[in-house]
Amino acid sequence: MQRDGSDDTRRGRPTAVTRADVARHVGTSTAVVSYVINNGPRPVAAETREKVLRAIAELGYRPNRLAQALRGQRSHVIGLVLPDISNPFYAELARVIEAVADARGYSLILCNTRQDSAREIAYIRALVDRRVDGVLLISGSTSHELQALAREMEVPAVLLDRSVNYSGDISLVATDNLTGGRIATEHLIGLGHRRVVALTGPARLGNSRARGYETAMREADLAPELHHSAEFDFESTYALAMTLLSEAPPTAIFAGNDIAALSVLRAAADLRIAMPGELAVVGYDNIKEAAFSIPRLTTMDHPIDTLGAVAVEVLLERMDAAADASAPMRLVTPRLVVRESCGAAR
Amino acid sequence: MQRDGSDDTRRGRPTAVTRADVARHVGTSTAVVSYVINNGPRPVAAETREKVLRAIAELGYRPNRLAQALRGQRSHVIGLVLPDISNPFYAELARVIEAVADARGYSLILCNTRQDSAREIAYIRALVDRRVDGVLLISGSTSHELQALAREMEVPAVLLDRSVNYSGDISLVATDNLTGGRIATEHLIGLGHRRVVALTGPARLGNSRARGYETAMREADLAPELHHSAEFDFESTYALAMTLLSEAPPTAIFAGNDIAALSVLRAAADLRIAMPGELAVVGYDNIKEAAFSIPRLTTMDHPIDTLGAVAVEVLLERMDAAADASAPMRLVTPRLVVRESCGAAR
DNA sequence: TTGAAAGCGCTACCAG
DNA sequence: CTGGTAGCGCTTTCAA
Repeated sequence: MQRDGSDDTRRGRPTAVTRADVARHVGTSTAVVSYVINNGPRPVAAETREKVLRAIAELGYRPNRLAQALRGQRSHVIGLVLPDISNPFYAELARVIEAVADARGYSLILCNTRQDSAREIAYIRALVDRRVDGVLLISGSTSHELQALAREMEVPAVLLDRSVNYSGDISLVATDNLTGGRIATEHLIGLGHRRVVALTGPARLGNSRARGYETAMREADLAPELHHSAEFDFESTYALAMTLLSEAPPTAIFAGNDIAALSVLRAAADLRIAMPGELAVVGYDNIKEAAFSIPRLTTMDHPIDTLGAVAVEVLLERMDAAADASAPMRLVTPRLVVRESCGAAR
Repeated sequence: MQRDGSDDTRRGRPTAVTRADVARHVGTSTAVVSYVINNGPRPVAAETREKVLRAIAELGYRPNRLAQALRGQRSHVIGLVLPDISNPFYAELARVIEAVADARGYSLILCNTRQDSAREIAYIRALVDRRVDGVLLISGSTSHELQALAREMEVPAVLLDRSVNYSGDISLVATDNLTGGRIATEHLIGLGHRRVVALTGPARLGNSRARGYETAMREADLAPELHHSAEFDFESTYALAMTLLSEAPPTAIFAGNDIAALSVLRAAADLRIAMPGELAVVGYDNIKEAAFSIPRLTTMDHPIDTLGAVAVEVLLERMDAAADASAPMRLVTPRLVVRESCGAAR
């Protein structure tokens, strides 16, 4: 009888063929099968290798990744922790990260924190318990909370897209939001606007974009005026835009992200404020929708592909490096995309 | 010395505390520790239990989920396979699925197939090799290709949002797209439109929405007119909308999804076609953006929350059921959301 | 070049 | 009620 010691009547799953079956089939040891599969760590006679490969194909053997992970040092899984997968910017980022990870043979565990820093910690614990090889973290937390996170982080990690002032041993990959905020604001100022207000996200978040805005305003001897929405979603930003535009409409708005900018477009339409005639807006992120809105949005573009790819690369690097290696940090510069929402550039 | 037999100098990860450490600390066996953690399968004296719990807290012990999964029957991971996470509809679905799964103690492995059915199969293999407990599949494949998929599928699975005519043992949870397509079209016809064309996705996809459209048209003695875009994204649908609207503009368009509908809005604006005056559009999916576009989109709403939650529930049910249990199937009915893109309802 | 065997951390059975 | 222990499928060392 071929069916060996499966006295255990596991019903449900079809009884999987294991490495031992292959070994028996060939008449060799399980070790050799391992060597063949992993190309090492020891050489195998060409002939034996052939036989093993044939048996693998014949029996349809596929290694149990769980067992490999338990025994070996690598699970080939990385965790992706982000604030809100339904935000197109994060979704886009997730898309490229998943693609790069897949190309490198890694699976991705998706953790959607819903902007809750307690959940961030819980997720990171769970990921560590699952022995992920690394964590990609797009945090919604303050710098302070990040310290607590770093403490839970017992695996290599890369902090993505949040240029907080953090000096732990978590690597950082981000676009330079400070410069981005400044570029956007300078564009508006350069167009002749004097009263340009910033419509940004929850105050609790450290916000480099807003600081870039403030810098630009001060340098032009203009008074910064920051408005915070409760959340960074359509509902909140639309509500804020409505009150702002109906009470004391500025001539220009710097929106902290494109969702907010799109909300401003909507609010302006509701209030019969002509755009870009009476109101100029620049957004941030250059999500897909920004190129198809009415009017099309002028916005700051992150090279999302680069950002995601670099993040994965840096993470893989760190996973291979010694634990005490220094945490690299990469900033990539955003780029202004001029479309219609500010009127024609002069 | 507290630090026991870690002669193995694993650098990198901090040496994890295991169940054996806890047992030794308490002066009991590892089995008892297991019984405490899992509340079974055998009872433990209240006093012993206390001691164990204290030791666990003291040592900061946390079970290795990998080992649990290898040994036990459950990995508490489910795979989510979908065509495009950067499509807001899928992203939204992913959001609720992740939330429900998390609440039930399951992690989610994200697999983004980029509309490639070969990749679908590869992903499913990888998921099986990782011993996921189940798979949630939002397929971009034809019914035919699904047969091949089903063959790879050695774990419980639920097919989501694709009401293909498939009678395997994969459960199905979907909105009734046939009815949805009909409702949308009837709305347009009811508004007095005679030439209403459908702008839908790639022809390769079986498309119940389009069939619903055709049904409604025929019932009203109108000639159906289907246009397929190369892909179901902004670029493709916008290109199609531009040619359609500049060559032989109909008075009404049924768009196969909201991305396409948004593209139509954009194309109409570019062509100076007044909306909803000269052109009515109804979309499908009711993505967030649909409520904030200009004009706001009339569209078919799936109850995404329900859909996602039901899908997870059904999957969990199937995971607990015997392997030969029948595959349940649930259809939920979509709902027309009337906004501005068709003009005022009469 | 290969076989045998230890052991990753855990669960659950056999015996007390 | 609990200790001892086999074994999940795999990798890698020790010894031939």
